[in-house]
Amino acid sequence: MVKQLPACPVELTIDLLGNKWKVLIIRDLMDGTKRFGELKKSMEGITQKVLTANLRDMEENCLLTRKVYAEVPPRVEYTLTDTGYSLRTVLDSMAEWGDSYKERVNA
Amino acid sequence: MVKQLPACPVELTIDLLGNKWKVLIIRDLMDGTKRFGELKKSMEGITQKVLTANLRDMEENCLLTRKVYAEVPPRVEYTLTDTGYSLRTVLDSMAEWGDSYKERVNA
DNA sequence: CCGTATCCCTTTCGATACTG
DNA sequence: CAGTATCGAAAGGGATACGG
Repeated sequence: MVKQLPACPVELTIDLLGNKWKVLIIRDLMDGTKRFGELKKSMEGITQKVLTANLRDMEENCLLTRKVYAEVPPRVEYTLTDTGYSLRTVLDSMAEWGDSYKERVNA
Repeated sequence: MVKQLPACPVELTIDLLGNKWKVLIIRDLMDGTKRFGELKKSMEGITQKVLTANLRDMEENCLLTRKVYAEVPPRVEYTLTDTGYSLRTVLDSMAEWGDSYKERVNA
């Protein structure tokens, strides 16, 4: 989690995006609301514990919302907030740079 | 360091950018070549060990170059490669998002 | 189904001391 | 000046088991 907001904007962003899991979660949710199990299945190699922890962080940072349905078996859905969606430009530039990087190293 | 390039572009980028220090180093070097001591001084709170480790990583990932001058006292200069410079768009979008985020949470 | 709790391992990091 | 070496603390993450 981010305890205290850093003054520097880029530092703030990297703190909130934090690790690869958060980035992948954001990108996944760009397609729309997903259940916990869907997220877990789509993210190769993540454990429940780590997925839960990251989702909690992001909820606290207002990047997504968590909705629990009072059903049996339980259903929990995660949805990006507007703030979360607004990360699209950042993710897009990151994806674009990643592609160009791969071209460079393969050349 | 990044052992093996991930297939996913955004994951690749977040792996190479990794932590807040690397982002801050890149941004610092956007202004031009800097010496080790200059970098250290401009980055509040970083230790020599951590700064060195991050610089080595980034050198290995071809984001910057390291030039050692055969002088006493020694002088070592770090310069972004073209690949490193090309991260500008990513950093810009991150800075922009960070600013808008601060407005949201203050509101 | 969607978690939490526990254990343990690995990595990371700060602090400090030392060197060419 | 620009590191490296060492140590010990802390954090992060995997595996597994259990719970509402």
